[in-house]
Amino acid sequence: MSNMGYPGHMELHEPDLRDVPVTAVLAALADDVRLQIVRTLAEGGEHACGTFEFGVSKATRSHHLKVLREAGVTRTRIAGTSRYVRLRREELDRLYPGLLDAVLAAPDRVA
Amino acid sequence: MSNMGYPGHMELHEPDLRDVPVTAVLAALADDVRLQIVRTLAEGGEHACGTFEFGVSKATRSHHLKVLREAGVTRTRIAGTSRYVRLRREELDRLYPGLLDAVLAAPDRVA
DNA sequence: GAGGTTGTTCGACGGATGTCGAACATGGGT
DNA sequence: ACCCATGTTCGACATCCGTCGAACAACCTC
Repeated sequence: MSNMGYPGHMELHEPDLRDVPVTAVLAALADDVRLQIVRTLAEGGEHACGTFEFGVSKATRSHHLKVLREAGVTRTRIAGTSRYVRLRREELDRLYPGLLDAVLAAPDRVA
Repeated sequence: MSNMGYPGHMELHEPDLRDVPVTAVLAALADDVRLQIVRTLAEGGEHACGTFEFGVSKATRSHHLKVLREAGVTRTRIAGTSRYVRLRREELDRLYPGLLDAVLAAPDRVA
C-alpha cells in the first residue's frame, strides 16, 4: 500500500560522457555491428531495439546496445516492453567535436 | 655480383588507406598506449621507436607500432638499426576528415 | 491469468588482444 | 672480429570480446 519507491524499472547505466575515456568511445565504435547501429541511429530519432536486424541473435544485439550505452554513445528510454534507443549526438559533438561526423562520413565498406 | 634485387630490408607492410576499414583505424586508436604514441607523433616529424617510453616492454612497444602501421596510421622508415615512425596525417585527413583532429583534441585523462 | 512479445542475463565457447622474457636479426663502433 | 644498441619475432599466458542458446523478467492483450 504505502509508497514504495518506483515500480519495476531498474535504472539504466548511462554514464556522464566526461567520465568515459576517449579510448572507450573509440572501442565502442570499432565494431561493424555497432557501427551499423550508430549509422542507423544517426538518421535521427528513436529506434526500437528490435528494429536492428544485422544478422546477429537478439542476445548479441542486446550486448552491443549495452556497450554503446555504457560508452556514452546512446541513451535508452523504456516504454512498456520495448526500449527506444537514440544517439547522444549533441553531447558527443560538444565533447568530441567532429568525431562522430568523421566516423559517419567514412565509406561503408561492409558490403 | 649482378644486381640481385634489394639488400636486406624486407618491405614493411603499409597498406593503402582505402583498404583499411574504418573500424580497424578506430580499433588501432582505441588503446591507451597507442593513443599516447599517436599524440606524440602528432607533434610532427619522425620519432625513433626507442623514444616511446610508456611503461611497456620493447616487445609490447614493437607490437603496438606494428598495429598502428598495419592500420594505416603510421609509416616507418628504416635507417641503420633504428626505425623512424611518422603519422600519415595528410592521408588520414583526406580519407577521414576531422577524425584525427577530434581524437587528438580529446581530453587526455590517462593521468 | 495464460500466452505472446520484447528484451536482458547467464553460462559457455572460440578467437582476438595486450603483455612479457628470451631468442634472434641487423647494423654500427672500436 | 667482437660487442653493443636497436628492434622484431616467438611462444606463453591471462584477459577481454563477440557470439550463441536457454532461461528469465516485465509487460501487454485477450
